[in-house]
Amino acid sequence: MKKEPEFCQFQEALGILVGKWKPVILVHLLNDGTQRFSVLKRKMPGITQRMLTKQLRELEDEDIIQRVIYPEIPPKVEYSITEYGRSLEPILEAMHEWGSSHVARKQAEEPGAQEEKLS
Amino acid sequence: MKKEPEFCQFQEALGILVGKWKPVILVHLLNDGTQRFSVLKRKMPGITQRMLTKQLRELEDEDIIQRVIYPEIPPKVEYSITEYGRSLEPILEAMHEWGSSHVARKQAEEPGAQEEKLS
DNA sequence: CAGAATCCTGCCCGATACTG
DNA sequence: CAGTATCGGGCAGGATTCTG
Repeated sequence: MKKEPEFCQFQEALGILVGKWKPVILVHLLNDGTQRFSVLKRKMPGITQRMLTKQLRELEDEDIIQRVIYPEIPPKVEYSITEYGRSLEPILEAMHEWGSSHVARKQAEEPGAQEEKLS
Repeated sequence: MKKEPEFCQFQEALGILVGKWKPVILVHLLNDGTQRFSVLKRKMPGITQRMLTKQLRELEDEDIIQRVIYPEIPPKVEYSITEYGRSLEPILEAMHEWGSSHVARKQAEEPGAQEEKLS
């Protein structure tokens, strides 16, 4: 039932984070707390409803976020991080930190910077 | 040139780790040090040469791993983690830790285990 | 041994249009 | 407002074959 003894645990975490918008969604929910669908959408220029809905559903299925429906007209739905979802914070933080220095590093070499490495 | 101020940094890290075999490759190289192509392949049942080659190249392009060719017959190529690649360790560690408890959690609910949580 | 070159497939994601 | 339904392109990833 498990193929490799210890290694595929990574894929568990990756499988949840992978998705073009999932990390961004999580960060918004972590930073700004409970939010409506439309608010989230507005914070993510470029995303479509279909995508936002889909990614939210997948995160909900994994019990990372919670979805609360208010039976009103017009409809109102609010999303929030679950306790369990918060446990992802260390990963997100590590990724953000690494990503930042990675970007800095790329900028240091890209700009036609063939300034000899005499240092 | 940058779309969202702070958020897409995640994608930088994700973009490098994503790939069905990349995390596994990295862990093998981190744990066992420099290794030949064939050895790596043997440690990853199910992977094809094409895939292994491809993922290795992508990691190499990002300067995460290093490739050393020995001009012999038969050919010999060794792969190792770069200094820069090591900076990914915190992320991998965080993912592994989270993944493990995630698996444990899933096993706790799946096996028809409605044994009340009296613990 | 360590690959390169092809071919093929699924599904991720996007664009668009329609509902209660 | 917060979705569903449908269509389609592109690319990750697998199987297979050929090489120095």
